[in-house]
Amino acid sequence: MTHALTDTAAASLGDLDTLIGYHLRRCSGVMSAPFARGVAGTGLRQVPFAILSVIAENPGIRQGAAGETLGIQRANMVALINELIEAGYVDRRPAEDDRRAFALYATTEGAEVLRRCTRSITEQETRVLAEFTAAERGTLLKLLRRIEARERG
Amino acid sequence: MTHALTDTAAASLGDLDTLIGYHLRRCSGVMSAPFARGVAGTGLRQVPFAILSVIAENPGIRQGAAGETLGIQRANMVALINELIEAGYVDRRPAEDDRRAFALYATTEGAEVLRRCTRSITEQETRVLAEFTAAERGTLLKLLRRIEARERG
DNA sequence: TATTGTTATACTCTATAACTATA
DNA sequence: TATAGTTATAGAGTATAACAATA
Repeated sequence: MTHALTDTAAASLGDLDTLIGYHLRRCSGVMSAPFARGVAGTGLRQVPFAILSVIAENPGIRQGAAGETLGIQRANMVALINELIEAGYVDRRPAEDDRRAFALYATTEGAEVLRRCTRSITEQETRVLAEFTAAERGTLLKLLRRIEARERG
Repeated sequence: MTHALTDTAAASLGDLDTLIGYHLRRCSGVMSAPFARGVAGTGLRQVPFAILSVIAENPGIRQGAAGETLGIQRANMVALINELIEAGYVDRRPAEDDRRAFALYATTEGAEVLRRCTRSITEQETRVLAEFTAAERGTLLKLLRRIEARERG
């Protein structure tokens, strides 16, 4: 046991520590734990959960529009939507004004699961970020939303 | 063309918009574009780049310690380190005091590529975040580092 | 011609279990 | 017995190209 100095201490990141993209990716990984605890037992994952939320909030939304809102490519939406339908969380009906398109709706069960999960995830996030004030969480959210608005950069 | 209302406007996110984990994941995706432009031509990707940075900053660091610093599992480090070695960016030497372990070093080329990429990525990030003041970027970095410190939550 | 959804496919990152050789 | 590195494998998310049906 001769490695006392570097035993538990994390090594230096170097200039990596100044890169916002690195920290965003890392933090995203950290926050996947409270998410997982929040949706435990539902079979939901991060992206399907996000899709369900958008569908519940925008009844009748087209598959492509839901994907655009979340930055998900059309090709990847297909399996994700099928999965939500098979789980009984989403309903798909032919769009009335465009026979190419589908209109999506959250089922009663989907809406209920979504509500429960959203509350639970929020609790878990608040627990992980217990040292953050509400104002700090608000500041963070605002900054992140501004980055998303820069999507085309 | 009857979908004038929802033509380019993003649909509402619902309560998803209040979840920090969602925004972190999304922002991470947004910032992968400036990263990709910054490392273009080097063959580096996000995780190998981060590993190279830690190795360059901590000459002789063990494979496991580098992984711990970045939250990368031992099992996943193997191929990543091999890749960096094959690219000529990293050197691996047997550790002197532990014949199980390897000591890692950035090569001259690795250090140069790292320096160039870091500068270039920083430029690209600054461009994407042009509407952010230096103070705002600093605030964001501080908040993100605090989340990382909560890794076990 | 352009758009909606689709299929096929590949890549990146992450996760777990079981193994080896050293400690 | 514990640790450093390894192998194998699977899951989750993202990316591109090409196609059918409809606009």
